[in-house]
Amino acid sequence: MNYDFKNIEKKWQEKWEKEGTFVAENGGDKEKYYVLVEFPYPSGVGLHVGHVRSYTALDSLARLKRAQGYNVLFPMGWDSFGAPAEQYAIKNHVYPANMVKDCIETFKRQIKALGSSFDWTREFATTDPEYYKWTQWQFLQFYKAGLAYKAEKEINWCPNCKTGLSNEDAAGGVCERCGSSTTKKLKNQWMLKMSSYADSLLDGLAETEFWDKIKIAQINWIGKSTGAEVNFKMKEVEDTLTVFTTRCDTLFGVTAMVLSPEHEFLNKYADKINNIDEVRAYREQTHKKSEIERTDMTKEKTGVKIDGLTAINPVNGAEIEIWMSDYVLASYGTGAIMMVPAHDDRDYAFAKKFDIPIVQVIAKNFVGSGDSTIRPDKPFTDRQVVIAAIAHPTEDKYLCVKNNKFGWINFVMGGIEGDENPIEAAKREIIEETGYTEIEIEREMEFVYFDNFFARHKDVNRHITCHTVVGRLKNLDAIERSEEESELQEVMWIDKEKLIETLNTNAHKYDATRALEGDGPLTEEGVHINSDFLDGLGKEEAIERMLEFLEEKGIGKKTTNYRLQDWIFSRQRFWGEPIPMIHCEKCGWVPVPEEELPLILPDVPSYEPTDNGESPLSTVDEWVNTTCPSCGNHAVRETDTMPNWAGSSWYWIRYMDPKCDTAIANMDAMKYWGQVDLYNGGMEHATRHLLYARFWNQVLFDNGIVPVREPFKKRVAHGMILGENNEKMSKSKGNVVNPDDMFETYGADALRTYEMFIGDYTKDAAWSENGLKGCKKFLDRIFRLQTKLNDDEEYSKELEAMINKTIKKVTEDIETMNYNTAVSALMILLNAYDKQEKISRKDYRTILQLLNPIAPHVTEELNEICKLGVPFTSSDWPICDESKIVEDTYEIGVQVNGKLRGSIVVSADENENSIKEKALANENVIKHIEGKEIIKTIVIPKRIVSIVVK
RNA sequence: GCCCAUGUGGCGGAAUAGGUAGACGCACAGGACUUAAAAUCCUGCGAGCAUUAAAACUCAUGCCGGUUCAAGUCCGGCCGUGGGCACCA
Repeated sequence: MNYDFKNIEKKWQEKWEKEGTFVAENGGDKEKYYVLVEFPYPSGVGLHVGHVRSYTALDSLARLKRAQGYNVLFPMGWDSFGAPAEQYAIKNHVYPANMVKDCIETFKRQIKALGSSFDWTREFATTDPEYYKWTQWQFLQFYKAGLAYKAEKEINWCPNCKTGLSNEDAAGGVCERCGSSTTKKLKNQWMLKMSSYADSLLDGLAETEFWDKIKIAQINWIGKSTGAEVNFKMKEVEDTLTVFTTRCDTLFGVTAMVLSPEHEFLNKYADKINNIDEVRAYREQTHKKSEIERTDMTKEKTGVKIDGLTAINPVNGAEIEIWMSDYVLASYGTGAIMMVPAHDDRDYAFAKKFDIPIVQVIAKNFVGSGDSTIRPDKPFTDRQVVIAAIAHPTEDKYLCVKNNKFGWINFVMGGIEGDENPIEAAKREIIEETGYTEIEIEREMEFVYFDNFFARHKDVNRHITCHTVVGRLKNLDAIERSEEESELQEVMWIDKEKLIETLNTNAHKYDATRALEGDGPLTEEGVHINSDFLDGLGKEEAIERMLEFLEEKGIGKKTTNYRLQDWIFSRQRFWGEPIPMIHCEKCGWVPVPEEELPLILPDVPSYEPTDNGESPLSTVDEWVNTTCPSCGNHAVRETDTMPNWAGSSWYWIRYMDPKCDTAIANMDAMKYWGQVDLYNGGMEHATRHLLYARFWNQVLFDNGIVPVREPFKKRVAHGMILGENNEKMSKSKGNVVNPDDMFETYGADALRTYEMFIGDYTKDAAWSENGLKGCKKFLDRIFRLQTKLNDDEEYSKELEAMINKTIKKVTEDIETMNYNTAVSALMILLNAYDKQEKISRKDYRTILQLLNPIAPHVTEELNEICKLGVPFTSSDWPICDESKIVEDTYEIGVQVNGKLRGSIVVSADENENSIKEKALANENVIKHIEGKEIIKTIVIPKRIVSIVVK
């Protein structure tokens, strides 16, 4: 006996629609609950099974909340501006509005077939003039608040789409829309001052309950970093070059300045630059490169020395050369950096390539421990020491000596005497300590380091400055060592692989690592050297001290920089909201008067992006030409349109009062609904849509337009539904599943149940039609349960505890979005029902009601045909009776020495001794404790008994 | 490179606070019903050892080590996969 899901589902959907079952009222006695799922882009391909997952999940929650007595707002609408409709228009030469209408119809039919409890009376599309009127109005409020401005800026440009992109849309140098590599282009663009909200967006996160990973993504995107601006005087001109640095403590190590190719000095002082042609050529070259090429970190550094300009280091008056390179970004900090090659990877690579001096200002500082811990009661001595990492002439081994008294194994080391250099000292020490004479020193390592320890053999504390040399023996020719030396230490060859573990101190291990891996910048922490008043200080202290110095001398100040930049708000596209601004020769930019909104998007002869980089709207003369609202003279309209993100930056507000024609929404309505309680959307929107929407809302709040600062209380993200082959569904891979086919074959309830059961809601999951079949089978079994009904109106005794447990589990699981275990709990309950001869009417009604949020149609139908009660849409949610789920006996395991050896049945009120006795009496447990001494017995009530024997 | 996830049977995945690992489902195998198939129902199902059968035993949550009476869960170190950011000074 299978059920006729097609007619049942249709019947209930029509009933809900006709009766307005899910229409939400603004106001009333009930507590409000606002559930929002991101509205879809209605594309031509129709609903994706991924939509089904999130819509069903939030629908289940909405249904549960209603049954729990909340006034639930669960709306749906359409984000219908954007690329696909425009592509369609370009291809077919038709105005996109009709196509959008068709797509919306398809989507709506499919979403309705899913049986979602959306309040359709609040539906709208972002392309509705009544809606975008208010999008435009809000833009004007941004403008009036000084938060929208037009500026000539280097922007991200997609050569394929022929439009500018925001930084968010061009992340990683790739166009979000088409995947082409973007370039930079100088263009006049409308910008929104999002950067001035950077701190506010950061702080606001604390008020939300977003998932940590979403918060982290936003924090990273905003990219706050604290440091200092430092002004370098110029030698040739009366000007200062300002740089941003997070490490002002390394100022004594600055050996060059690097300007970004776009830096203003290159134009400003063109006449002072002797190689200006070379400079310009480099800049040209940079501009031709795509963003990806330019930021490829594996490529070699390039750059040009600016001949004719020199900077003065403010801390020591040193003259510093100035370079330009594309590794310095114009868009971050001041577009110029101070170069500290000794302690920065990029600067190091640049300095090595162009032979720029390297000055070490930080040294690693090792401190001995254990036997070599500094002893305050002993004197301190300073020494210059050389350490020699010497390789075997033919094998992969290194020369070491073992101290016979203490057992230490180290490289050959010794003090540098008189005016010896480290290399001479190393040779002398090697001969003395090992007798080997044919020594070839290859190089001295770039950086020195400190080691501090108590030297037991000399009974003093030592602070040594270590110079490291690397070399190899030419052959094993050796002289006889002194008797004293032979007694003191033994010569050893240590395998390269064993070196690190064998060497005695961290300092020697550090030497070995450097000797083996080669030179590189020292980016780890240490203490300052060669830095005058900073010498001996650690990082934090030195930064603080330097900041004081800079501020005192007026040559720098503490500042903060953000990765987040202003929002590039112009698009040279057709299918978007026209930006309601007019340009007048005399008055400049003048807003379109508010009473003239909406500024309707006109039809154009061609929808294609133009080759000159202007919006297609610029070709409609009668629309472009207008009069200035301010002076009445001839003026022209802005022809750029808004980005796709504009319409989605306030849509949740409109749902609160979608028909309002005097404001974006009535204030009372906005106050009533307040924040969105739960907002669900894809992880891909965690940094873009979500950041834009929060920014937009904060601006509205600051201007008194909305009553809450943070629009969303909690943000969650669903995982993707992948194809059966575990890859993203796509036409080209042939793994797309069409929800319509699933409705047809298995029904909406089965599809809903399956997608809730498929796995962790927050993780990606691969589609499996067999899994769907299994869920259909589950619903069939639920349906067949009706044949077991008796006339009882109370729970069956045998099932009562389990039913109450399931009520608890399902309620909690839906509230916490653990849908898969909710379905599983219902399956377990069904299995229990099936083992019964008969079930009561209340048994049946409860399992149906618990399943109702997930499979609403079949459960309502069964409830009706079996006359079990009023529809679930007007019933209260069942409450778990805790007193019924207390079990009187339970089974627990018994472990012996941590291994499970048996299990015993105990009653709930049994005391510890009795449980212990039972455990010790267990046959198999006896086998394992026989003849052994029981050391202790641990009884954890309701969990386990653990016996330890010897 | 940095940040965030994540790693459990043939598969999707369970396992509230460290407490009987593998719930539930799929697939598979055997059986019942049937002329037969489908559907349905019953049984089994991590690996090994063993086997007449069962019990028992050993090993198992990416790898190595640690804490603990007890580790999928906690700590340290690796490895793999996925995602985000990335010449951000």
